[in-house]
Amino acid sequence: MPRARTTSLDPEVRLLAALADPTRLAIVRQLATDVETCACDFTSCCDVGQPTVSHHLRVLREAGIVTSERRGQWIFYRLAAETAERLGAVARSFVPGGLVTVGDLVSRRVRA
Amino acid sequence: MPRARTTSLDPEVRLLAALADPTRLAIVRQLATDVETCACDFTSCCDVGQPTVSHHLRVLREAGIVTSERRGQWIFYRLAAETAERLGAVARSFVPGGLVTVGDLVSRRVRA
DNA sequence: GGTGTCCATTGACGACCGTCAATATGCCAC
DNA sequence: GTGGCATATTGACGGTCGTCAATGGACACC
Repeated sequence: MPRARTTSLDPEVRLLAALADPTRLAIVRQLATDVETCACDFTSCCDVGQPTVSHHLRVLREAGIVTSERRGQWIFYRLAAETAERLGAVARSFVPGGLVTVGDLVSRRVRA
Repeated sequence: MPRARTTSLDPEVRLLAALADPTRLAIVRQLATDVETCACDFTSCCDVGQPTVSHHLRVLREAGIVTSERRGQWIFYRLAAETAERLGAVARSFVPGGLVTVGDLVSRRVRA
């Protein structure tokens, strides 16, 4: 029986797998910088064709990493608010004594 | 030109790709729980054969996620100390204002 | 040295994934 | 409605990855 990757039912694996691609990580980085980006602008930042961008945006959307909003002819993408927190939770689960509340990352941001 | 995944030179992509597999994440979770685990014990926890475990341990080792130490006949594995921090840094980079020091996760652990 | 145990490596197979060209769909302006 | 632009979908191709059976190598004990 040959493997199960993104086919995996584990939500953390799905999150990590969705991020573990150079093009998709570039998209996410772009969204972390500009908050909101039109789909048409990813083709230039990632150096891939339009169908490929569309494919990756779908993967990110289905993983709950980004959200999309149609505005007339264009579709704008944002990072989902919980994305950093979800990944941070995985990171914290790696440190045995890490009994930190899940809201820490965001609250820290506010305080910073 | 058909893609580049773990072949990617981006260290963050390599980190995420190494974690984005059910078997490897199970190994890491085991190490987060028991601190130190003999290689021979992963076959039971992950429900795969011994060569497969060995393969995944190599991937994790080359990604700097785990460290190994031979002790007589057995080889013991640990989570690398920086693993949680490295992943936490990726998480923080997703929140635009997240100007938090990289030591935060660990210091939080000590205080917790 | 011989034997048994633990672990790594090799080679092969099948599934999954990233990419693109071509096409379809949806929205707007005229 | 016709034309044009932005995005999604389809289908196909090639590469990568996870898995296993078989083998090899290292270590301990007799």
